[in-house]
Amino acid sequence: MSNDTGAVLKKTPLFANLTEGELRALAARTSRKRFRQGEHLFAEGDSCTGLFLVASGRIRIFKLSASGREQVLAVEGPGSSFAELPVFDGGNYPAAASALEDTEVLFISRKDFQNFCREHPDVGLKVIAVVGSRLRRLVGIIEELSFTTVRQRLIALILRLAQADGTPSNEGIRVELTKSHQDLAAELGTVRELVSRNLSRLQAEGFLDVEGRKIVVKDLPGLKREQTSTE
Amino acid sequence: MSNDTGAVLKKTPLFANLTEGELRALAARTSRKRFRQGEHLFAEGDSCTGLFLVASGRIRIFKLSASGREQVLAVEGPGSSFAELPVFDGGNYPAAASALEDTEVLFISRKDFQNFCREHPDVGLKVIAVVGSRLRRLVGIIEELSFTTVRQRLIALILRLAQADGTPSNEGIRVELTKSHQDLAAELGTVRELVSRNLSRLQAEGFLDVEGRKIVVKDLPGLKREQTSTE
DNA sequence: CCCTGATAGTGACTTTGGTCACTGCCCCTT
DNA sequence: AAGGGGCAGTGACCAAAGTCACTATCAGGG
Repeated sequence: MSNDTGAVLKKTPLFANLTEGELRALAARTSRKRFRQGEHLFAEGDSCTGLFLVASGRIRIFKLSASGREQVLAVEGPGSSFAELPVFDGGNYPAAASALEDTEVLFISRKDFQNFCREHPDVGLKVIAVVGSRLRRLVGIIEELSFTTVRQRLIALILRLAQADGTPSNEGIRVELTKSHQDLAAELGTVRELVSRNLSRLQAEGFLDVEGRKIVVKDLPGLKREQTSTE
Repeated sequence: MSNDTGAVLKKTPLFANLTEGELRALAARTSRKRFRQGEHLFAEGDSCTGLFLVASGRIRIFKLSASGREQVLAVEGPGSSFAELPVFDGGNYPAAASALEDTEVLFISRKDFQNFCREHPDVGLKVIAVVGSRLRRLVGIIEELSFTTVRQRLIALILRLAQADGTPSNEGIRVELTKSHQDLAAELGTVRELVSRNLSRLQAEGFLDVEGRKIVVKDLPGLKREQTSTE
């Protein structure tokens, strides 16, 4: 059990190069929590109680608008940490978090984490690195929202998926969507209907075959061309 | 001269609580550069050579799209630092920077700054704080782009200006736009024409009086209502 | 086996955003 | 005084985004 916790800690970039002893010390100050799919970890504006690490499953960090629309800022899988920032600057959470699947997380209270950082200065540097990559991703989101259409964002997402976990077949590259259209829409910064429509259209244009949540990319180079054309 | 440099350093949050001696040491490793209005400090993707501090003037950090549109990420005035991140993670600049006015900046090379951070660990913590507030601002931009219309963003901007440096008059609150419509459009993530049109429309609706770059907010509460309605 | 709730597809429509082309204005330079 | 460059306003379009309402499908539970 505690072993398991140690393994998770070791896998997170933040604590990658600590000694066994240090990991054990940290593990002792760690608690575990489970969340069911769709369950809520915290809401935007909640005061920050500590740092989270994903042990298994996936967590969605998102903004919620007054009218109920969501905009995903990040999806964190096993080994990722999140909410590092409010832990440091003492502010509230700038966004909400919910479980995309049944998920297990580790939790370290603000105080414990801050103390740990004081004792291990290089962890502080790691925090900067992690926050830095997060910042780059946010800039990427801004770029997409500001410069591209829903269609282009959807294509970009499919291409990313195809790259990451697509399996080649005789028809093309098979990709599995692991979320509902609703969830995809939240990632793309749009609404369900547009995801549905754009998928249909891409199919009609011959780039894809869509069958439920399975997609076969039939014309990868064509898609790549579409992504950048007439921007 | 060097005195002046010290004063600027003292004013930047990053180095706020250093001793006189430390400031002098840092000032010695600092160089000054001047940029004319519209001049270019660096482009997106340039490799990062060091940290910038604004001494006077204003710097615009922005993304540039393939089609030539710009999206402003931040405007930094005197006392602000920027490009902290690539200095740390060694990556390239994620965005471009240009001078909004004639501007003087201080420059510290990557190596010098990293060494300085190693000698002064609390500067590292400051970096986290600065990067943190930057991250919060980026999240705010994403929220605006994803959830609001150009009209609402424009209203929000005017309200911010009115708050920050509006002067009351008998007609209403006087606000001065310090930039062209083009620049405003880049901040709002849209194009010149929409800024122009929306300003006219707000005037026609009686919320504002526009006269060149001077705006008189006639109906502040009304504007505030408009900002949130029918989101 | 039926009911229910979540998910997806789609037509019709409205609003918003963006493009293009052109005009007018002001200021600076020559 | 004339010309030119940058900036602003606007009409006419067109395309993209979003809304609403409805239907279909499917999985699981009672």
